[in-house]
Amino acid sequence: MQLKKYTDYGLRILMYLASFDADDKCAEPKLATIREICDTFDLSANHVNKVVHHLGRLQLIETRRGKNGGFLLAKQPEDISLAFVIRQLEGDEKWIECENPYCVAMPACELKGIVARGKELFYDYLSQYTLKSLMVKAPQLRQIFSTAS
Amino acid sequence: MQLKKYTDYGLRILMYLASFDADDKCAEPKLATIREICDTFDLSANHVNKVVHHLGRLQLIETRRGKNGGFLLAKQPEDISLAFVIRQLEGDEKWIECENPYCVAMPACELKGIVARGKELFYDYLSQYTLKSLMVKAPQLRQIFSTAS
DNA sequence: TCAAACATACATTCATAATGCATTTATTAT
DNA sequence: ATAATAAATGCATTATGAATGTATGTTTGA
Repeated sequence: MQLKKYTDYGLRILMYLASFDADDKCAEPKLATIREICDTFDLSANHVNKVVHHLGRLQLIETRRGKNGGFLLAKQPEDISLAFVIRQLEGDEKWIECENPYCVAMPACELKGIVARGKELFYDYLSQYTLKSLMVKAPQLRQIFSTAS
Repeated sequence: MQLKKYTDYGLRILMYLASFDADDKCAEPKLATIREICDTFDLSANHVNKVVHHLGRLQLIETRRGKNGGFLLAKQPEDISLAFVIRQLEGDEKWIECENPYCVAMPACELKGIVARGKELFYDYLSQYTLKSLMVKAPQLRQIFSTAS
């Protein structure tokens, strides 16, 4: 019972982008690259590659191919819900499985509903927060990210 | 992000025991055996073996070795919290991991706290329910269990 | 047209949950 | 006492899926 690293990496990437976004609203926004993310967080390029692609498909970031390409947030940090990000990256599966292997108790089982509602509570709670909520220490984050690599 | 089958099996076992417990308060309580559980739910004896042992160590069930041995609930169903059972069987690990691989953002990261609180909310919710909450359809469960295998 | 950057597909490794197997220990009926 | 039964324990194996690695394609700007 733990979030996948995949999801974790996705959140790190978004935090990275948001920290620069908070920097300067007027200037042409900085593009990040996969290489840059990997250097900063010391992660595998391939895995980051996939997560970035996924974030792009989710329209959370805008990706640009080619020379001087890269990616940036596609929306304002306050419009990116943590619940959405985690649900999508994590995959929205049931937290308890009655079918595999099949449980004979299923027709009379109260458990699956209870766990399902608990899961929804978790996501409801997360939906109070956005990427902006993670930016309360943006200057410190920027400092960390610029020093790292 | 899913409960382990191990945890699931543990809950099934407890439900099985509780369904009989609800049956007849006065009679010497029926003992279940691992074999019986395996037959009923069509599970591997070895895995069930381990879960039963674990439930015993947690003092949720009382196990008896030897001929005519088996196990039964060690407390009333209303005193067995689903939050406790799941937390224990699942292992009480963090839902997000900052150390592996280490995340440079950690000193300025709001995320870990948010996820941790969400996790606690999940368990707080579960702590409203006990094994007794799973017995609202006890007669039907008994019927299922007696027919199965 | 070259180089940089993401896109995509497939293969491989790794972690760990899920099983399997064998043996030991405790208990009780005979 | 002894045999049978049931949990306890330890170790080995398999299965699953996440996490990586490798390779190549595609787009784009200089």
